[in-house]
Amino acid sequence: MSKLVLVDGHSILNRAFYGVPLFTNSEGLHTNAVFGFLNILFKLIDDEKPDYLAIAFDVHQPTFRHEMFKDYKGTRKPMLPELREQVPVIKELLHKMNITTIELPGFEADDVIGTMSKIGEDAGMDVCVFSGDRDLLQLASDKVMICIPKTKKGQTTVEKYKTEEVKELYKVTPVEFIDVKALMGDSSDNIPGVPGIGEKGATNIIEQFGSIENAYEHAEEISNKRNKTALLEHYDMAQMSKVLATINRKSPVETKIEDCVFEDIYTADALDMIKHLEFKSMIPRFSGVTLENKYEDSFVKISQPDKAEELFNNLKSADKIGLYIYGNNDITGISICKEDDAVYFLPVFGLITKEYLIFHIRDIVNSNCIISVANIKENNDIFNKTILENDENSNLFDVEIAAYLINPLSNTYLYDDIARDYLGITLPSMEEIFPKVKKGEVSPYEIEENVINYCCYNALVNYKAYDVLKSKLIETDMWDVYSNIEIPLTYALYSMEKCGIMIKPEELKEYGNRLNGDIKILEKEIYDEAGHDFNINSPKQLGEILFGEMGLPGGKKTKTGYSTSASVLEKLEPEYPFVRKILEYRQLTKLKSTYADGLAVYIGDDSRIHGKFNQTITATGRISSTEPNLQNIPVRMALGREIRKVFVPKDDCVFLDADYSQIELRILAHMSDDENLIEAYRESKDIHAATASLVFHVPLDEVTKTQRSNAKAVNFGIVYGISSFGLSQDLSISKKEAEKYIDDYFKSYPGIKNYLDNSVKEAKEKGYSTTMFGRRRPIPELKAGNFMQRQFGERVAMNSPIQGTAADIMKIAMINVERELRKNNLKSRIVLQVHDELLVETYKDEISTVQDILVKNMEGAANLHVPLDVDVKEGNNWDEAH
DNA sequence: CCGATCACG
DNA sequence: ACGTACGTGATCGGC
Repeated sequence: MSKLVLVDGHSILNRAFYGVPLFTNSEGLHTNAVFGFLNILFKLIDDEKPDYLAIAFDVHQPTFRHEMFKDYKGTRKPMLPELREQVPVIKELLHKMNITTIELPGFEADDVIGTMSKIGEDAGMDVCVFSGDRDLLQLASDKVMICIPKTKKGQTTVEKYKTEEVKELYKVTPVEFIDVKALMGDSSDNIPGVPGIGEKGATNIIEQFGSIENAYEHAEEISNKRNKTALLEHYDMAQMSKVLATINRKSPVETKIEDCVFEDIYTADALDMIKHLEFKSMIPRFSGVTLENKYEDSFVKISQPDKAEELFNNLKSADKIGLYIYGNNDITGISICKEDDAVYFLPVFGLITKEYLIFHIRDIVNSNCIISVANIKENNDIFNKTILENDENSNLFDVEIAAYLINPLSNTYLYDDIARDYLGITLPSMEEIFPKVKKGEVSPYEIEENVINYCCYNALVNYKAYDVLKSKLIETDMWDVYSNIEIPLTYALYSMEKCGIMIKPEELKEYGNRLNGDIKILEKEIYDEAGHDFNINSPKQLGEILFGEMGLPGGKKTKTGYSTSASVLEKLEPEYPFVRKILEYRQLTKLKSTYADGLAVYIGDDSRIHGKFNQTITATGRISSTEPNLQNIPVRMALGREIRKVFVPKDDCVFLDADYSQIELRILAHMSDDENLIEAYRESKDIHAATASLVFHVPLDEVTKTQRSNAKAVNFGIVYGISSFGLSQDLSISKKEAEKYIDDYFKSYPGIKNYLDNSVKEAKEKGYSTTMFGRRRPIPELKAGNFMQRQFGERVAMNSPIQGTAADIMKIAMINVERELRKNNLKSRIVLQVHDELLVETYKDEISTVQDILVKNMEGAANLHVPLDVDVKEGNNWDEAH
């Protein structure tokens, strides 16, 4: 059966325009809507495979179904110039693609589509109608499907409606839907509707009577009194609205369905235009031969031992290869790229054993050949390198780390991302190579051709990206950060992950049980207070109970309802002591689910947790911790801190915990060169008290507790990129007072004010900020038109050099500690890093040596104008040592 | 799959 | 007039 697809051109273009961020080609022509339109069009073509395709456009924008109602009420918003200029562009492109467009003077695109769909339906065709809004739902039938594309997070999904789906959603048939719309009205379509009848009422009436006319005749039976009088009083209005709402299915369209044959759309003319528009990712589609196939043709599978032997022999003379190792924990195959058009896949099979492949990989690792891979840390079980063998001459290159340094804001650094961003080529993503399994089909991961392509793309990109990424690192002055910090660090992180940290599982379990008892008690007390059971963990339900049923005051916030955050509840606590129970309940359930239960899942057979330490996540250069997050284990509250007692050293060991004292403020002192702050640190003053003394103009020994803690909050605020509002929130004071604090702070430390202003200025000029060691963070927000975003960018510009430099210093310290431990053949190991803290599982006979190593390397990691102060403590669990 | 909440630095 | 402190990750409920 043949299929006819009809598209509402303006409505899709409109949707594309608002769904895709504004951008232009190099001539300054806006192209985002055209781009989005094409993406929807391609999805439509791939999914529906039309035999006939036509795209209908309104002749004028805005247009109205009936001239006489033109000025009925208001007018449509005029089209933005950025969108208007794209209308002729898409029409020209469609013309070049041999796609039929229809414009009918005096009629809307809706009418054209209504007419064409009727003709197609009557001819027994399957019809699909694509539109950005729901106006066309009345056309739905068992043969006509209305499709509404939605762009979410770059992915377009399509909602599809036939008769059944319309009934399900609106409780009326598509034809009845006209009457619903006529009753309720639609301001965007200038349909007045009946005043007093809304969506609910309209649906009820039509559900019961089937049409406006029938409802009018049986008006006495309308149960809702308001609706009844409204309909009787405004029946003329309802009838007029119905005329307006009805799509004309007999308009004088001259185009015949046969004129809309869908074929030969990827023409040479269209390709030229795509190039002119600079839609690089679409070029493959238009040039007929896809780039993918070009590469896939050069992927070679090697499964014969003699061929494998020959390949490895050949590699002895190579000076650079791209490598990809396939398999989760167990290697099941590898890909090697040694030239642009020579990519090999070697599955583990027969005589080509895992051991054989590992042997040869290590052989290359130990040669001078550069091996470009995507994640050294994840593959180091095979490379088997330690930090001692890795300096700036390392022959292992990590494209993921390189790409992260160049743009730390990206979410993923997968082969297709790198190919797109640095090689200018579009490759199929992992999801495209391994599409979601359909029921009863063989898993795409078991189809060897998919696996070969996936592995070879990885190896190919690793190979080709090496030169580009290395030049970029050198260009951006980040080669030092890359080779002296990140690459050695990756081995330190590998060592930490491999080592893991020991947990006492029984004690963790007991802790969980203890919490559970208390939770049950609190739960009951809360239900009693509320009068009934509900889900305390649901902010929605909790909000309704507190502010609705129980009538607690104020408390409005957030889009979805009442805010029930701790800061809101704490304000209520003095007057309503019962909310304390909610806060306690929250605390306990958090501890139970995230920590007691959450951590238990990760304990391995060796009684240790081997969490991941991620190197390519944060914008500032910090390390992140996942599966589980070991960097947010409770410490501030006594009950939470208990958890740290189950983190223990193994036999014959203790924990040494070393942390930097106020590293960020010291970095601020150094970078700003502020005399007062530097002097305070050089004289080992209590820095918060010293700040209080300066800001509040009191002698150092007369600073009160409150003054000191306020000054501490200001110090934090400065590091975060101070704002008077933020500070006022933190200290629960007025914005005015906060402003005064900040003002006085800057008067006390003029060097800091100067430095922060300069940080912002420099970041604005360059588009990024830089740490002491040259690490960069782009700040696109500084160029934003939106005031708030720009303000955010300014705070980021103040904070990231500080936070980033602290991260750099800690990384350097870790590298040097790790090196010295290994160089001296010590068995003690770093097990955790928590931003300014290192936890070392230390053998008892190595305690004093390790302590010295920690202090020396952490304090000596950077040479600042103020001393770096490190505090080391010893303990038999993490709590004791901290 | 997103937003709210809360744990850490 | 707006509506905000910087950087993370896990869990939960609800759409």
